[in-house]
Amino acid sequence: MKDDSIKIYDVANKANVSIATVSRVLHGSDKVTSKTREKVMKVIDELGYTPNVFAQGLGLKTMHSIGILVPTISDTYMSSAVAFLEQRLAGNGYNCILSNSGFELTGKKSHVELLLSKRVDALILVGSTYAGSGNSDEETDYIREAARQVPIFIINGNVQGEGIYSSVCDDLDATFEATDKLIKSGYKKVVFLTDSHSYSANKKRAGYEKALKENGITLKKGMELDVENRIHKVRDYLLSRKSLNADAFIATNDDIALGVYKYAMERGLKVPEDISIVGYNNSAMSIACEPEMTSIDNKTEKICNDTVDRMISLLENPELEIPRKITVKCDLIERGSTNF
Amino acid sequence: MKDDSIKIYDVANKANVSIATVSRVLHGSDKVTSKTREKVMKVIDELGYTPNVFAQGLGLKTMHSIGILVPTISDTYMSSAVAFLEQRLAGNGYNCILSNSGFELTGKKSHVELLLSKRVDALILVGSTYAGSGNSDEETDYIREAARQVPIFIINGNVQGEGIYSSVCDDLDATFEATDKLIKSGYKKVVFLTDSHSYSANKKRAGYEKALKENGITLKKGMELDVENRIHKVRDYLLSRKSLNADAFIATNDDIALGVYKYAMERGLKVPEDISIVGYNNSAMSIACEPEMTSIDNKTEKICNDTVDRMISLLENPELEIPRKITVKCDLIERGSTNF
DNA sequence: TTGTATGCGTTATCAC
DNA sequence: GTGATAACGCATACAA
Repeated sequence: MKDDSIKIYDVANKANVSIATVSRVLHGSDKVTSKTREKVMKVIDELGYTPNVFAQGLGLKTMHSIGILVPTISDTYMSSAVAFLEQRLAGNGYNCILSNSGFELTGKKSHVELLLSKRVDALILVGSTYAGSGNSDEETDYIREAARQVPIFIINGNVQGEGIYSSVCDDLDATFEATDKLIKSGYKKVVFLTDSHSYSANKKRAGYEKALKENGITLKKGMELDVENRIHKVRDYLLSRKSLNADAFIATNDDIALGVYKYAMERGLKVPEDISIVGYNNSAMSIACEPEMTSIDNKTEKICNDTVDRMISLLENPELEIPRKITVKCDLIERGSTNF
Repeated sequence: MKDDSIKIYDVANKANVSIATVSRVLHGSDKVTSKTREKVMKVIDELGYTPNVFAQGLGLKTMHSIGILVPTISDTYMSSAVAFLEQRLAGNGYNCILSNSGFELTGKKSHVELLLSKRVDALILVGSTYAGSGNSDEETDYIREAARQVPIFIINGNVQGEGIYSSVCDDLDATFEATDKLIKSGYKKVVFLTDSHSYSANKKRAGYEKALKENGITLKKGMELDVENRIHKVRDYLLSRKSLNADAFIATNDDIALGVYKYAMERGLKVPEDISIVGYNNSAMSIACEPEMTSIDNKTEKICNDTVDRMISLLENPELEIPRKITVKCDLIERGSTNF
């Protein structure tokens, strides 16, 4: 509001030094007498001086801010990821500019542009939606384009390209193991439910199909279902299908799994006696129902922390190499919705 | 990374105009011939010029960014609020710097400082935790202090002071009505559950007590319970209590309500036949269980939109007065967990 | 309508 | 070690 802001000149004057010295003290330069350092520090404290970040940015070409892009923050997975990211970034002196891009390509493009125009030091894209389906490069060209300006880190997605760093979990293995476990436990028809054809959804599907194959089961129509990512939509969709007769479900997120749960309740099917359900993400939603939802934990915290750590390393020590892609192992969290 | 960045000078040169003209075009000044405007625009497009926001900020003293502070973004209420805020802010050309302060006063103070040091145009504090308990001014002095630098908007909380704007819902009325409805429906012992003594929690408590009083019920020990905001903690706490014999519960958020639900399941109590439960926030969690949770909708979207609108108005037309406090009416969303 | 010159608050490169 | 001073890239008052 008011412009009573104190400048580096004011500090310099009051401390009887030049602004250069103040600047040095501010940045912990070693060529300053501890005596003058203290003197300056004292004045800074007295005046409550805070450097003007715009001017700093102009000189340093950075404001130590990281752009974080999510399709929508109002999603338990995204919001928990952002929580982890922000905390670790703050611990390293970086702040985050958050933006919701939606799931459409045009939105993603424009929001990436927007964040770049803010001169962020790096970009973090949260969610496999940014990796596209993996079928066509067109879907991810905008990321490669952007990566020419700043390094880009993708949480839970993989995109090839210079300056693009990925963090994923082994969705294929995890889904394979869960499906395999269901089959080996005697379930006759395990249905796979997903709401997208993103990089990570495709991995999960592959894991599911691999488990079928290895157990000598042929994939038939109606075993892989595309649904909308809304609890009630999933429920209603399942209710509307004639001959489902499945005894187990594996879903690509917990909300979809809850839709199955709702379907079971509506049909009077007992969980897990009549049908078993496996969710994904091990989100807060997975413990809301009763019995609670068995879910695959995709290690958001670890992925986020590793991502930030690599990023900081890259930004502060560009000469050090950092891995282009890291993969973490998922955990199957068994709860009441399955009877393995 | 590389510093091949194009400057306003480059545009000016190529377009054979001065940088002043380019700047005018950039800001849609009306004192530019449509002819030169087009010429400049064309060059800007060709060169892919983007103004340096740091230099802009230095001159304009703003980067059009708003600081958003939440205790933690990994909470369905906060994350949905931030989603609404970010969207509307983006629509007005503002971006948000997000920060998680935690619930401790020291964290709140330091994060407010931090956001102010980023020279944000305004600050939005999300959640009644920032309003303190309303008992002592000390808890909120740091807000008044900060408000001397930039306007501060509080979502779901009220703090008095110059430059501080509040948006709240009528928690007292809503809780009163829900409690009253339970009592009038014949419930003998309605228990109130909360995890905090924040401004909004206190309003809810007051509404509860008002309903008791108006129905001639005296508040006894064990009718107002303090719990931790974790589903399982709430469940275990209730299970551990000897003589609860309550037949209805009203909780200050949906997670706590779900804890009650879990307690009921564990005890073999039927919802809503044996006990009724009312949650708060009408969050995604409220439709996860079965029967689904009746919940008080505190109109997050409306509050957020109104807040941003007032903020934009204040920032762009400071001469226009905006209300210091707005109150919106909650909705009781009736679902299966109650039997009114 | 357009151009020129100065200021914005730091950082960094020189001299001293 | 410390101090002048030139960038940094843009906005704008003032001239033209």
